[in-house]
Amino acid sequence: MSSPSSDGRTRAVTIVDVAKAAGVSPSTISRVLTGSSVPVAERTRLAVQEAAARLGYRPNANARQLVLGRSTALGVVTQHPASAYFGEILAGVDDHLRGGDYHAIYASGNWDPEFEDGGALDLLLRHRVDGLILVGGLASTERLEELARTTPLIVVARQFPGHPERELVVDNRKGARVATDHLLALGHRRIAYLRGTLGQPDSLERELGFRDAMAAAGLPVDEQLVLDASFLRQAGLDATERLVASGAPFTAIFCANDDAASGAQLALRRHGLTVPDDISLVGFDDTPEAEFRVPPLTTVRQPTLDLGRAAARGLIRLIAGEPPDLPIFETELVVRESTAPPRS
Amino acid sequence: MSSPSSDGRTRAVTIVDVAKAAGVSPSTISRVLTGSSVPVAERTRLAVQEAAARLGYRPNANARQLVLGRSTALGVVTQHPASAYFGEILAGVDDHLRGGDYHAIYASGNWDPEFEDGGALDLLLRHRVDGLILVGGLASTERLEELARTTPLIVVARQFPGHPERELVVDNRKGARVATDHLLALGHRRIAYLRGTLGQPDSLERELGFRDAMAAAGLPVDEQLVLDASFLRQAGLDATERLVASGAPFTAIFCANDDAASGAQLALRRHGLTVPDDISLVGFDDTPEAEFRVPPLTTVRQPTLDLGRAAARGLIRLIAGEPPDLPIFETELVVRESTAPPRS
DNA sequence: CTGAAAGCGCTTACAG
DNA sequence: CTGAAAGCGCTTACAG
Repeated sequence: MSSPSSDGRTRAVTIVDVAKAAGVSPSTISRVLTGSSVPVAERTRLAVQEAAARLGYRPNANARQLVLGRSTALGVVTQHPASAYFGEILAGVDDHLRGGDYHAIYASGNWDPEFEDGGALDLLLRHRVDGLILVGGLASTERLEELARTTPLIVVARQFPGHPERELVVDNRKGARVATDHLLALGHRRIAYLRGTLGQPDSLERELGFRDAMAAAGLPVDEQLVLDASFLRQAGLDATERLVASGAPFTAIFCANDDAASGAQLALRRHGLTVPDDISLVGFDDTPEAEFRVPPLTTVRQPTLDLGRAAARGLIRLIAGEPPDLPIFETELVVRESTAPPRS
Repeated sequence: MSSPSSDGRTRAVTIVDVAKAAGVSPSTISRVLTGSSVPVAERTRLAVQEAAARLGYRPNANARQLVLGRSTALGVVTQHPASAYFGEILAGVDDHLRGGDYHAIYASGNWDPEFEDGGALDLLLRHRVDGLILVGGLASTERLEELARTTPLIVVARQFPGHPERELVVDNRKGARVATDHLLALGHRRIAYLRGTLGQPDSLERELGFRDAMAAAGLPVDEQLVLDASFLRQAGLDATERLVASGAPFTAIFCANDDAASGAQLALRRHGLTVPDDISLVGFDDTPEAEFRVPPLTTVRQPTLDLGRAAARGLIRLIAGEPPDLPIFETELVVRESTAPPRS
């Protein structure tokens, strides 16, 4: 497998090792193993394959990048890979790549522009990834332009002004509007809204959708019922505590994402309020958890797995010099058991 | 930043580009940028830094691996990165690495031995990672031995017979025993157990812990109350459906993990059974979700974030030729609101 | 203090 | 059909 070296460990098998074992030159080893179109005698080919297998030879990917000028690696920058949302997107990317020529390398930006640029992107670019998928993040449009000049680039869940063909977004505004319409149709009038992270585009769009629906129904938005909850469970809980403490009446809460909704539900329980009997609850995303909440959560489904798959597919097309041809994804309201007509 | 090439894209800036811009040799560029101990004149140093910054130079990590024989990359193999458990471990690894010399590359084995070996490990080894962390997985002990011969290796959440110093495990058996004891102390006698993935070591250990506690209490285990649930939400739901359908009486369910517990809770609800009034429920892992279940789930906490951190730290020590010095992690019973004395 | 040279592990025209 | 040679982008003894 490998030859002993001074510190007891072993160095990796190289093409020269295989060449010696098979009694041919490194050139020939390379031709056989890369499936070159240059013909190789059948018995030579067999001898090479046997030697490579016996020694457990694995071509050094770094050396290949150098000579080929391509790494077959795609860089993916997410913000918080441990969250269900980003995790699903990564799973989608992986799924599309499975069995193909490319593989993904991940790096996390943690919603921190410093870290995203200096940490995640820098790492990926040093590795000379063949293309880049940015999921969310706070890089400026100028930075994106600059990146796109060197590296094929697709952005997911964020805008890339001037490059609609490289954007993979869902219509958050419409999704939020449909969700709010659902509550309205049930008869709710005093609907609270828990915002996502301030300044984050998805967050903004969803709030606009909520306001669209209220306006279309001729209802004023009571600003007392609009609170910040940063897309986090704990923040959803805290915001709901404030909401209840404020004494302002409400019969439903629409949350900017499912995580915040789970926090909201727990806060309601702390005050003896049950979903949906006392208060209706709607989330956004349809994380794997939503379906298994008790009661199952009514929410707006984002096709996260498909977003990941489509991003990978589009990026590979872009690398090949083709138009990325990104599909448009619709959100879908999934009505489950956390919504009902208001009590009174 | 980079020079134009035929296809409109641009090739990356090399050390030669910087050398020309600064009017010195590549050797000098390298010395300045790597912080070599060889002295460099102050004004030369400044000129180099200025040129490198102006051109946006990023050393090619692949070329460096080749010449240095080290990649500063650690390979991490998980099974299902989108799950909360693996996601948290990755977050822990990332957290420890932040700001240091190493970075992580992930690949997923998907609980599939073929894929784990041919896909994930092969990829990582081709990239010549400096070390390997395997989280879970189904690689044989012989395979691990073979890997460890070439590459520093730490395993998390699985055994490595003969190499206890490279194993990072929590005491699943004891954790499960303590959880069962908790139910016993509340007065439960007919306790159902939902197993994890068959053949998986954590799963086995937890079942043993359950049986230990029952035996110590002098209680027989009713095999009708032991069902398979593969660590998945849906499987937990299905198993609980079967349990209820069987008609066998029970007052509590202990689940091999939190995901299965959330499925179990939903199945109970479908039959009009409430947690904890009708049935007590205990999980395992303490995923971020557990605390925000309604009611909050009593569970056995595994310090997943710390596992990830410790694995990264241990691997770096191992690479440096030091003993990995892995800490021992204890599980901890977190009593929340899903458990109560049995009804009758 | 600085540059020319060699070499890391590969691939691929170029000869034969 | 096969091998020797050059080169990808770096780093580091070796000279000066």
